[in-house]
Amino acid sequence: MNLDHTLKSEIQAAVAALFSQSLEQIQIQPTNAEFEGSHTVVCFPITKISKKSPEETAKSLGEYLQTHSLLVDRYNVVKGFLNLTIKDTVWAGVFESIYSNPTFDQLPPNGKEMMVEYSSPNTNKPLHLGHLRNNFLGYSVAEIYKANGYRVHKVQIINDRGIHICKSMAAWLEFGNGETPESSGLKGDKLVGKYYVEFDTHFKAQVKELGEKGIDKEQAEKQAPIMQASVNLLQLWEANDTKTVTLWKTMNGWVYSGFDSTYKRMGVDFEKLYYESNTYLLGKEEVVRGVESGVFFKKEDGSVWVDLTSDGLDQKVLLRSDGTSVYMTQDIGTAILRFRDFPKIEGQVYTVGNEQEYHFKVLFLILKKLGYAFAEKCYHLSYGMVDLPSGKMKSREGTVVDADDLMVEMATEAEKQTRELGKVDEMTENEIKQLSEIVGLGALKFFLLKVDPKKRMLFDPSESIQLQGHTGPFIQYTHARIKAILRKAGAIGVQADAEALKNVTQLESVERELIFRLNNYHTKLQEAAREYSPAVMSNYAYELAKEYNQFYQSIPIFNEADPTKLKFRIALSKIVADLLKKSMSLLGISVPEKM
RNA sequence: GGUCUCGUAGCUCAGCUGGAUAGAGCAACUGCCUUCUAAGCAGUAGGUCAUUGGUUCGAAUCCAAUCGGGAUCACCA
Repeated sequence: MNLDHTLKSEIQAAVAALFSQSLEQIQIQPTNAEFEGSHTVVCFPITKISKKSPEETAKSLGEYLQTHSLLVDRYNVVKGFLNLTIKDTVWAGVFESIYSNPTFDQLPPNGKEMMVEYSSPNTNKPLHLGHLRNNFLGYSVAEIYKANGYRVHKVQIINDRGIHICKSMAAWLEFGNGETPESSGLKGDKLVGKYYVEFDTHFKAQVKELGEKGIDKEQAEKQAPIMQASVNLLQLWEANDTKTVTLWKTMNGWVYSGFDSTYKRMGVDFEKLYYESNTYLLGKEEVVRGVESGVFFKKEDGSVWVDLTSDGLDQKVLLRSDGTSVYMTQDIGTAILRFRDFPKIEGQVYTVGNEQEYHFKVLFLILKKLGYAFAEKCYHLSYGMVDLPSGKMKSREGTVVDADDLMVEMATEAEKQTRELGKVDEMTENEIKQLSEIVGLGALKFFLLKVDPKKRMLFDPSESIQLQGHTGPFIQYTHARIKAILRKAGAIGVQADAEALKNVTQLESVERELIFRLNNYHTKLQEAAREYSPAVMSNYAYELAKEYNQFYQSIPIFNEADPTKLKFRIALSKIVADLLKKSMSLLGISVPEKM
């Protein structure tokens, strides 16, 4: 039974019967905690057809429902608000149907497919805090869509070619002395990142030196020897020079193996990887076709442009005058390739920071102009930057928070707190390590996902490492706590069963609230998908855990003499644990059995 | 300058498809472990929802302007 739908149609029927006019829009909201009841009908809009004051309207409606409704037990009226109290037997019925549904935690398959792109780093430096937000977000949105019944393809585009890679290569050739991850003991991405920094240092010094010789800055930047070496490598790469391509493959390989271990620790995965080096040629062909069909135009110098001024945007370059491709070119190719590979997808989500909003606006417009209907199915999941208390993260100023380091720190802090709390007495060293990893990573993921993705957020290290309050570990703890209860119930032979639930006639208010919250799960799941917002699920999990803890503290479960009530409370605990686990898994967070 | 975006408690954030006295967490202060895990619970204190105007029976929520922060407008990615 769907409580909310049934209640709504009952109210509609009541309105029709009382005021001899039907009303489509009935505004129902959760009742404020200070009043009795769970559902509140806002009666102001109904006064238009009732021709009575809001109070009188509410009162007559409440009176009618009390006698005619199968759901409503009592009512009270505060100003124009009709607060309804649902019968406990109805709540018990709602819970029984949740309990008896083994797949309540997700919606049935809807036969639709969806693609989510996330991560998509450059291959010249290691992943940092910003990538963490990106990865956790993309992964979570994909999981949320899965739970909504979609088949989801997780992909990423790897920006494996271009001048940025060549900078690391040039620096390595000049200063590397053949250093490898094996010889240096450095993770592959860290090693390549080191040479990217190396490039920058020498580049700056060379520019300065040239500047002192009276060469202006723009010229100096072009003439700097290390920059010329990089440009030279890019040209060799494009000409398919064997030596250069081999080096490129080797250094990218180092980066990929470094990324792989970081992804593994983060707990994210991908179904298919796209490489820019494979898609940019398709993009170029497409641009050439666009020129032929008149969608784009060519300037005298040979560069190709699209004119978006009639759409309120600017002109945008698509091919340089030397014929090489730009960022936009490869994105056109990638999009086309993806819809070829997965023709059934109904949506393509790009998890990319909000500084690229303009880029995606342009990209989608171009695809539309090229006649691709799938342009309508593309969505830029634009998220805000992560700031540090010291301000913006800047790699050049060394204020970047490294992803690997941060994950280690979180686990270390979790371990420290676990030991301080004296939780380790019955655990092996190995179990302590595992738990610390789950808790530390849970804290980090929850911290990054509880904020509305669209908003810029502040990452305060001391706060992110908090394990109390509005945090992941709070929810993990609640789950572990319930598991302890279920273990005890099993040990003393108490078994929850659906049959017993049918005999429940009376509930405590905390129990009603818990059922209300459980009943709300599907709505939240849909909202999270519609808004592309893991924050919806993280807030849901938090509120559910908070409410369970209130229940836990106010009702000692095993003191209950009535076997029906005891079984009900065990069943309720079990379902809460299951949904906490599922909600957290949608955020990519695991929950421990003990902590 | 154009466009977009954000501004809610000391701090970090919910709430925004208009509804009741604006909610959490952290930090501060009080209580609660001989009873299921105190990473918990109960409580105190903390607000001109940036400002001004408009729409409305009703505005943190919608509209406009102003102030303040940020992003973006490259033959960079």
